[in-house]
Amino acid sequence: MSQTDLAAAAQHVLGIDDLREGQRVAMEATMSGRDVLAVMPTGYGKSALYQVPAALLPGVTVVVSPLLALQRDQVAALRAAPAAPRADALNSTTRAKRAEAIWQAAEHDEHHILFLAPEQFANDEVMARLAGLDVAQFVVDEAHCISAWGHDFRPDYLQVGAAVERLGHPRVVALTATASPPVRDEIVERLHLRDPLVVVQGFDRPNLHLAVHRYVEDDDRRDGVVERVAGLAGPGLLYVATRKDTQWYAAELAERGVVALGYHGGMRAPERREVHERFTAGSVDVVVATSAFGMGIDKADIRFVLHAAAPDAPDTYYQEIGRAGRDGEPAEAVLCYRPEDLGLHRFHTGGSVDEDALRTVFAAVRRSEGGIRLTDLRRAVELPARRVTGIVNLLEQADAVRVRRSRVTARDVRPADAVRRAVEAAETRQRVERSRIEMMRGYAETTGCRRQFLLGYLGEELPEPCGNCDTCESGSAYEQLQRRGRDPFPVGAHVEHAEWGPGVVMSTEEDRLTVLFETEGYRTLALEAVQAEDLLSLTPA
DNA sequence: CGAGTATATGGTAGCATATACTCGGTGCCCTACT
Repeated sequence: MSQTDLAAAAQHVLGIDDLREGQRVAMEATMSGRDVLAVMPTGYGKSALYQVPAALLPGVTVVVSPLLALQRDQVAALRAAPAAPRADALNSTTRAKRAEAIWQAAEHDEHHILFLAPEQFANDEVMARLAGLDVAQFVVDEAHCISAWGHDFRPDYLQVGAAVERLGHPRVVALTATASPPVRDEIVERLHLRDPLVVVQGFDRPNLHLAVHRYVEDDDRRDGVVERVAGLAGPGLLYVATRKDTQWYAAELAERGVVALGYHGGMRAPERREVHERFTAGSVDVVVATSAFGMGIDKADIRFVLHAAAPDAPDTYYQEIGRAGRDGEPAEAVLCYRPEDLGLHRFHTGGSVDEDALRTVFAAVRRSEGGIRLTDLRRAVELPARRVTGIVNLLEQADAVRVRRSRVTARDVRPADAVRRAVEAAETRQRVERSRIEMMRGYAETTGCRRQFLLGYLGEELPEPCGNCDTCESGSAYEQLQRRGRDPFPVGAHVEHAEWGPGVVMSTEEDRLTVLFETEGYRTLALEAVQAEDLLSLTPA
């Protein structure tokens, strides 16, 4: 497929006048049958990556998308496009008659786009219908959810790769706006991508001004947050840690004449929709929200994103502040931080694994001849469906079971070993999650350039301090740079630690460096100790 | 892990301090009720 053909198709199908380089490269790979992982900022035009090929490749485009509201928006956008294929979303709210009509259309249309939540793949009937379709491409939107949600919150995300296999591995397109290198690796692994083309567009958003304010007492922080928000020009977002705080801050702001509305996952759908709509329409100054607010927000003129507490990881933080200043005009990203904020996230990473449940599930899989369907397994062990999926995920990571063609089969492993290895897998995961929390502390407490820290975390090196963050303005970013001198272990270097094994240097400061270890996650080491005790050695990439 | 609330203790009056307990974030799906 030539460049001009693709450009012409983009114009015809979606009315896009100019294809960007990253879009073109990714689409060409898709057209030639290659798997693609695209990491591109919101607003770059990620959706076109699958929508143009969907109109060119005969067959069905299956799109996995995390939120039903998001799916509805995308279907509406496609229906409004000049010549896009028919698009439908299929989920638990779809009535049987309508679902049948959609399946029929997907079977007979020359081109069709079908949106599904990952949970749909756990439904045998849906899988059977999908297997009967001619699937041209398999798209995973918001692909970072695999890593962020797959392990606990929505375990069906980790079974999407099995669905890809079940459908004969059509070309896969994975899309996300934010993914650090280890998250990219995890997406590639979990979706079973084969020699994918990985397209990463620059993350830097130079118009975002970055700042952190540190507090000792909670009351002072609360006062500080309210003062700052009241003093900033909206529209803006205030992210808080708990549902209760959405109400508290919204009330405090209202007292100061700020039109502020709370938003969290426990609110009723119509209320949530109303907040969303009023914010988009511009009749609200500030939305005070938990992490529930965000995906699918398409508002270019958000002037600030202020956090009243540190989120659980730099990944989350970058995603959330990235909603500000999409119009390219100056915008503020402010973090009001207390070290105690991180305790909540440590709690959320959970305690010990239920070994009894692991044993029960593994025993049930072992008893079955030639494997057992996930549906039947859920029925057999009398545990909540989601727990069973989570446990199967762990056993799969422990190489104790395998999932093929919707069936779970036991490998030749002693039950005690299966349980032990699954517990180890869970503990490794927990260590990595906790190390991400520590990286959030690293961002909040660094005296170096904040943007260099964040971009470095996301795998993009910024050679000079940015000049548009608080540490650059105070001069500490430059002081640190001068004192540091030549790095014995530069950012990006592959290293080996005596105890923790192989890793990659993520960031360096004057007296310490942070390394991402494969099994330990992020660890910060004192440079003095590293050199005195010869803890690290450089290894070839 | 940490904040907030409820109950217990200590020493003889209400009140300060100690200890115990609870709760905290993201969304699918499906079932049982109105």
